[in-house]
Amino acid sequence: MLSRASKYAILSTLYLAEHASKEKKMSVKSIANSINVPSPFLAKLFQQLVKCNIISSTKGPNGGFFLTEDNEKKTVIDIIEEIDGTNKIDDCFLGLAKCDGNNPCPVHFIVEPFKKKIFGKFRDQTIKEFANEVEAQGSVLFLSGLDKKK
Amino acid sequence: MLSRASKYAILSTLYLAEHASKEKKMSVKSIANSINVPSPFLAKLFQQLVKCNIISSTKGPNGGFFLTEDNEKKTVIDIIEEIDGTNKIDDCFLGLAKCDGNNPCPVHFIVEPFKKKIFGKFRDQTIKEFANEVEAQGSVLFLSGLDKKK
DNA sequence: TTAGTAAAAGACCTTTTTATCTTTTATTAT
DNA sequence: ATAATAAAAGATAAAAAGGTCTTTTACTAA
Ligand code: FES
Ligand code: FES
Repeated sequence: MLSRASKYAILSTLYLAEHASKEKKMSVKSIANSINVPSPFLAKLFQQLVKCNIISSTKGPNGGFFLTEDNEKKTVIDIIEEIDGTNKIDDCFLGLAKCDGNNPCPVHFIVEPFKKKIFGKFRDQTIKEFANEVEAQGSVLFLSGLDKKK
Repeated sequence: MLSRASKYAILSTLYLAEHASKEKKMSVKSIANSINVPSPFLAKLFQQLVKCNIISSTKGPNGGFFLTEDNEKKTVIDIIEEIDGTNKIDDCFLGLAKCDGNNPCPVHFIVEPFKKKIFGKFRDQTIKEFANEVEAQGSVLFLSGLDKKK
């Protein structure tokens, strides 16, 4: 449903929203370590996110990544669409060309309400709002024990 | 969440359950055409499904694929686990090592009820029961090809 | 018994995804 | 200025997923 790349991007953008600021920029390495993601890969993803104005960066000493107020208004859907090129959340769970109640696959009526809910959340909440909620809930953002192989 | 391979396998096994029998075996080609899937690829998948006794086959004229009563008792989960090697339905939506209410990712409490529901269906219904339901509901079993309608 | 049929087996190929490495450019503190 | 720092850029590579092709084996009907 989501590529690893977009999962990395979502988690680390939320991480930035929670821990970085214009005054306290963060390096790829520190973020990559914090959420346990391969740092050269994350660096590539961040380049892309900077280019499309989802996150911001400055080079040099005390440089790093952070979010502007403008960045904070982006959504998780923006991240997914940028990184994956398309939003696969809306795809049919069993691979039909179109997820559609008029032409439902055998699990459509189980899948559809879930997709509506998660898509709604990803579209209607800004990164800032999302990050605030994450902080309040004490949700986990790091892939600490992620099995890279298995 | 599911690989294309397992989607193909699920749809075509349901198709077999609905349209084939010991008296009316079906060739890979006819099934591949019906659900619009690359036939050499489906052939490979079918080999695997035969080996682990999820579907059955005989060679030669009037040969082809079909389900025995034994086959009909298998579940969609059996197919997924055989083809994907693991059941990725249970994975965390955002990639955490473990989907777990004690260590929830930011969307865990939205995702979890859905996973419970779909996993339950795939585990507790036999292929036969599933296929009967599909038939009763008139659900669609074929892939992108049918988009030609419009 | 033989010709035709259809699956089994396995080698091979392509594309996409994931990941790493090296060089260059921008920034800043000294 | 310059040395240190950190991102940008881009080349490369490894792995996984998706897909094709050819040969062999088993079966059946004429
Ligand atoms: S048609 Fe398959 S999930 Fe909607
Ligand atoms: S922890 Fe992420 S979906 Fe359950």
